[in-house]
Amino acid sequence: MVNEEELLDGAARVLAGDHSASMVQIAAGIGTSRATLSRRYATREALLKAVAVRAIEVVDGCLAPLDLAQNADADAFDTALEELVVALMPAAHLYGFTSRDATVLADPAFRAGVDRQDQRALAFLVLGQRLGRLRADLPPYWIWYSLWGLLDAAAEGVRDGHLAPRQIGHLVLTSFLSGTRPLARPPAGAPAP
Amino acid sequence: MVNEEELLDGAARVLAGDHSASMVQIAAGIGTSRATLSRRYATREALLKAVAVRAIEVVDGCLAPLDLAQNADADAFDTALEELVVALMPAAHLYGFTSRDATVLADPAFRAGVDRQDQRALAFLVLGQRLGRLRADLPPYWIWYSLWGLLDAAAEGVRDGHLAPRQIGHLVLTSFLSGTRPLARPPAGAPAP
DNA sequence: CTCGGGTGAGACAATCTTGTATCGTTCGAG
DNA sequence: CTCGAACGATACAAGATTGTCTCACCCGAG
Repeated sequence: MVNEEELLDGAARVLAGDHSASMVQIAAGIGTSRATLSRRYATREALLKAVAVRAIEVVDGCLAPLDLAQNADADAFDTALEELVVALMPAAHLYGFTSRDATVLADPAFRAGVDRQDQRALAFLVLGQRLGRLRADLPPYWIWYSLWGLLDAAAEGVRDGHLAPRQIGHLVLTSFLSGTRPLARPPAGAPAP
Repeated sequence: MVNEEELLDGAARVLAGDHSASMVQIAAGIGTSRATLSRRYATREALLKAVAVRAIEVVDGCLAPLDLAQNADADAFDTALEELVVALMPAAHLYGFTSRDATVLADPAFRAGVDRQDQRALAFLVLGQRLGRLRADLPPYWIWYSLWGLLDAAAEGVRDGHLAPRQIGHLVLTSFLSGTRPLARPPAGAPAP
């Protein structure tokens, strides 16, 4: 028997590679049979929603440590942010599929869950802005979305074989925080220091 | 009669919202009938590949101005980079779907086109690294992927209604270049300047 | 050993999607 | 006006997918 988490993760993995994979393809990708899949989840739609629920749960688990009251100083915020990014990394492929499927998107419960998570994350990011650790001139929503964009890009880079799984944690974090512009930039036209 | 570009853009828009949309749904989303759609593209697969070809073409159009020999100085590079990002913005939703669909991904011609574009972009980014305008400690592939991740995140933010279309150009550019960390950052624990 | 739960394989009808064809209509060029 | 190209609507068969069912098998608990 396959563990439920493994099953859902496997389904998410297959679906991430092909959003319209059939039940047969999903079952084959997991290494089980369509009969078992149908016994566990009455409907393909039910399976997709179960994957969505798991995505919500996993991200909730990442967001839980963000106890705002205790992160009132800049150093603690930095640590929490770094841990958040690293924790979110494996959730990227789960969300990458979930947040793009029409079946899932149409589910009010899923939308509510995402909204709740967004608010939670936004509060954390706004705290970072107040602490001076995140740029205050950027909309918190954009900060949150851009982080997911980088996570997604990293997952895609790994899937395409252009990036090594070991390096993407550092890459996402450094790009998210510092961007791709070199830190020391002499004024244009000035002689080299 | 619907212009072919409009038709493909409309199809891409519908497919971006639902990767497994049927021909009926795509036709309805564009505002035409399934009969017309079938007349223009013999197969659903043919339609998807046409969308992919258009995505390639549009991005090629964005990459064309990157005449490397003429961008040998830092200022010209900066200008070209900014123009590239802005030009790529409307292509994000085209690619967002295309690069994730199994039907399209299986097409060798599409993969070859993407590879060619990647090499072209990578050469431009490496030039930026040599000119000192992009961080040399980041893999060029990651710089390229992260830019697409930000473009995709911006498109999603607009689609979700959390970002205004007018602001995403600036947001993507500033996040891409400078990240979300405030520029002036005193060493941790040091007294404020 | 015996038994029962979980499994894989396969059959089956119902439904959806696709590709093709036909009809009448619209609209613009000549 | 006339005509032809393109259109929307509709019907149809072929194929794929889904949900349900049955059957035989494995394997661990008792």
